Amino acid sequence: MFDIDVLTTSDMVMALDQQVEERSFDYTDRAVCDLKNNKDEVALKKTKSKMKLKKKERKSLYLPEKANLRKQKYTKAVKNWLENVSVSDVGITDLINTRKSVEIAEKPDHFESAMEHIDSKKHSKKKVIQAKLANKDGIMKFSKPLNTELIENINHQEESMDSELNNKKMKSKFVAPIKSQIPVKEITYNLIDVNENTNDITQLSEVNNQTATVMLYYSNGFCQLSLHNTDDTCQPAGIIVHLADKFYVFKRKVGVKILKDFFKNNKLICYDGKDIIIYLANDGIECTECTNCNIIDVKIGSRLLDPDNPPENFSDVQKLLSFKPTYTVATECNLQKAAWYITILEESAELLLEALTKADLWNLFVNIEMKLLPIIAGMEHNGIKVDMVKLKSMEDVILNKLKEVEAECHSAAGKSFQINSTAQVRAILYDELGLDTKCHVKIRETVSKGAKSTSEAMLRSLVSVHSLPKLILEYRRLHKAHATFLSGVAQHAAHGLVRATWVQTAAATGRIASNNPNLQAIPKTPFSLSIFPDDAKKGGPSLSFRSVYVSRAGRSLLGADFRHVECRVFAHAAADAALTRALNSQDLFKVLAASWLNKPESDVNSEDRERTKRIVYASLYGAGSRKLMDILSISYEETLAVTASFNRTFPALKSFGRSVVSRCAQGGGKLATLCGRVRHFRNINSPDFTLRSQAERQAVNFVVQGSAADICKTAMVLTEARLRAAVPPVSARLLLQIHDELVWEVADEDIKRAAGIIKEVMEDCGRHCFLTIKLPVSISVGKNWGEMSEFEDF
DNA sequence: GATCTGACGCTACGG
DNA sequence: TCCGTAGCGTCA
Repeated sequence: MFDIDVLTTSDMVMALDQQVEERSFDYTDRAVCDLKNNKDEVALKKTKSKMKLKKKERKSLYLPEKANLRKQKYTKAVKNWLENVSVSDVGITDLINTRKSVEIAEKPDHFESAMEHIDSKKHSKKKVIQAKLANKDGIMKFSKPLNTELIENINHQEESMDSELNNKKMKSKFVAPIKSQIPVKEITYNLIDVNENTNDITQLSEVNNQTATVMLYYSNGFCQLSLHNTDDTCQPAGIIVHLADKFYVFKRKVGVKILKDFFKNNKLICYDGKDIIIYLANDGIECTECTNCNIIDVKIGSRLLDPDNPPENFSDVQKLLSFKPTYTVATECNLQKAAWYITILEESAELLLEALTKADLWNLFVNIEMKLLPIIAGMEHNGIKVDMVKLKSMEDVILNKLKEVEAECHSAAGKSFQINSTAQVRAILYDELGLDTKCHVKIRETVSKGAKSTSEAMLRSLVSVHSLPKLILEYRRLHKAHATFLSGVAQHAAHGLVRATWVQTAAATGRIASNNPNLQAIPKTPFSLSIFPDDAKKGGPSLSFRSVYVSRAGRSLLGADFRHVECRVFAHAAADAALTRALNSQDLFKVLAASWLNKPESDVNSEDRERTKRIVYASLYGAGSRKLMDILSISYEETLAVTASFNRTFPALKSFGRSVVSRCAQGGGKLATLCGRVRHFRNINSPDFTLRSQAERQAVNFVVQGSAADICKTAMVLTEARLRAAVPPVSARLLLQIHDELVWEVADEDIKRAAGIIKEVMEDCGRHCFLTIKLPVSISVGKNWGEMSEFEDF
């Protein structure tokens, strides 16, 4: 049985959102995006699409044809629906007018083009709709009209309360029948518009120890649950708090203090808590004030359940929890719709709590992830200061050099070609010059196409035969540096500040990731303008990309670094006595590098050390000899010798791997880290050797990397708590997390105390994660991130 | 014919 | 046939 319900366009979007999109169809509001063409937006869009790609990639691993089918089905459904709608009597012109006003309001610059766009299409009303609704990608192009006021609120008190709003006329409806699978209920939620004067507010500030739900709503009429990739086009317009049977609507900047108290004293359910905290932070509430809040974030919680297929939006969450709303509402008012969303959020939150408890994730969720939430929000809100002048000057240097190298490349090749194109490089190196045959080197093939690879390791092996490979490598390095670390970062800087997005549950292993820009991938070692020391004197000009990031006036950056965390976790988990002993030396990798390269420890430079590090970890996680050869760039025999010596020195490592795998296989593919983070390896018992051994390596890696991530997260939580509790107060703000390194910005006069607290807490935090091995931490201080010096003055 | 998109390849980071 | 992130560029 299907109900026929009567909906407006906006509701149609909403309804489709729930009913069609629920089946994983993905549409975006691109009408607004399409009108934009400034650089930032384009960049944003680009990354957005990449993120989407990622998601699709993941999905397509499991049901590619199914998703495709759904898409087709959807497109067909929309087309059929359009065939049956009589267009003559519906208010399409009104619709268009509404749309127009939106565009005018949002994009005055594009007014002309918007008008044109609409006029040209006015001739055929039906075609407009068809073109817009069922364009070739099946992407919905309408955005919801601006409608956030409480106008159409059927609530009578409201109307009498706000006479001004009452004067506004109800907009004509675009009425269309739609088949609904969910029964529609006639419900009107009790929305209360909170103004500073009403006594609702005093009522609210006295509430204690209750469970409430909070959600942001946006200027374009969406709320956090119905928002699909539109966050770059709109601003949060306010916040809705649901308590008992009432929905309190706080417009922007209204009742900030009340909200603060309310947040502190009650348990809060929300979908994306980070956004809410940042929203409040913009209105003047310090993120740190939220650290004691009792928050249940459904988004993060749901990602813990199955980190390998994280739900991307709320409908994914519903699917994961196998939750289906029992009814929907037919309403014009976005706030009413938002209220309905809040109710379903509450229901799914209950299911989520059950699921988390059942999966033994509750402690992890509450004690680590939820405590971390405000800290992450704080990092995102604070941002880090960038020295734009320095950045520009570095850019100039790199660009000059880049031009030089490009010219040299072209002359070496004898013709002009695109150096960034692997296909062209391949053609020139292997087909035209035939360097691989000259050199008798076997060139590895690329993973999916099986073409000859032009990766760094391959080019390095050709260096002796021709000058071109060297130049190409140099060009790539310079280009990458410029595109990613200079102009790439500059794109995201506003008012000399970079605010990266931190994603708490990005990695399946529990690590935090950063994007736009990715501050975790800024090179650590200074960038020398030439790779090969022979063609430039050593110690030639070099740039440190990290030195672009500076502290604000009167403050310094304070970095705290766990020393080889993963190694230590590994030693703990494998209970390898030899490794544990080796870790007691000052710097493990340096010692190993010295012994493998046969030179005194003092001669080991940072590059050697980094490479040794890679080798150690690679062999820990089961790298093959070929891969090791790539990293080391030494001969096969030497590689074998290294592996052999490694295995001889640390015998417990191999058996540890085996024990993890068997534990995983017995547990049905489930594994847990020290703090109980769970990941599911479906291929652990697969008959396919490739798949199985991959899963085995992942399993070993997860136990260690995931535990290390847990430790770092715990460290963040504990240090922040201690810093806040310090008397007299320490002025310190966390800015960056680079997996094992935390960077604060500390007032100059507080550095000594902050350093003391941080070192103490971090070295102690292994205890909280059931780690028996000790965790040394090194502290460094400096005015910019590139030039930090060891701090020992405790 | 310009523009967009997904797949690929490569390179940074971290361990 | 180390793991796991992000980001840039080319090409069909």
